[in-house]
Amino acid sequence: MLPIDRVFHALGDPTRRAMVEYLSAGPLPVTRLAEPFPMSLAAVMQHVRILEASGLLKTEKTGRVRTCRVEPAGFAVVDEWVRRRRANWNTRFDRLEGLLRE
Amino acid sequence: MLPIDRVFHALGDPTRRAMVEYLSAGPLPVTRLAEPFPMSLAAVMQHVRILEASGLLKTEKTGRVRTCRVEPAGFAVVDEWVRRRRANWNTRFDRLEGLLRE
DNA sequence: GAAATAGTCAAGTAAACACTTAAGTATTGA
DNA sequence: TCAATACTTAAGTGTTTACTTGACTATTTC
Repeated sequence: MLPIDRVFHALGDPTRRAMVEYLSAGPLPVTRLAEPFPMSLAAVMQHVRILEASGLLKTEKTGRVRTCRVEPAGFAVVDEWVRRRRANWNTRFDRLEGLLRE
Repeated sequence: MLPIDRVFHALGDPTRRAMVEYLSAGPLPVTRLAEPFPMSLAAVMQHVRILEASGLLKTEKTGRVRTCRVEPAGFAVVDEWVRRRRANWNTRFDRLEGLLRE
């Protein structure tokens, strides 16, 4: 699975997006991050792992506490993809292109 | 399902993202759009419907041909979400915030 | 050192998802 | 008008996903 696939897949789930939103306000331990979510800690951890694997989050364990923080670089992937699409449809003359494609 | 959920869910699938990429170069009929994908037309149509429901695409049927085109407004949703996250983590002093949150 | 805390691991489950095939409709071209 | 084209609809299928529960480990705290 490509990195970009992992990022978009990770953000495709509303729970994970909400987690990113919570963490955008600052780092939190898993247990604190889990508080607003009506699910088990184990489930939250599974989401955290997916977000981490995608590069949107980084986690670090000190003692028994694992702290999660947002990784800005992960978002650049999304940003750049959108930017590229826009570059495409802005840089051409719709009418002409449409005709040429037939 | 919220509009933003629909957009991110739609982009969470690699096939659908690829379709958006193809259509970024200009509008195409469903059959033409389907060409590069190793799956049935029916499957492609299902993806098109999901993309359309999310607001990333618009389609128009003239005669027996349904033409698909990218809808720039759909991407603004993604863009703005990323922008908001960034606004959060840029507008604060990480150290201080981290301490205050305990 | 015993009990509470914070996370980890593994196995299971129900629902959602990405397809398929097959039959059907509307439009176009010869 | 007949056949080909371009979808459309519906029903079915295997896989992935988002969870659960329960048992376990490591770290603090009292």
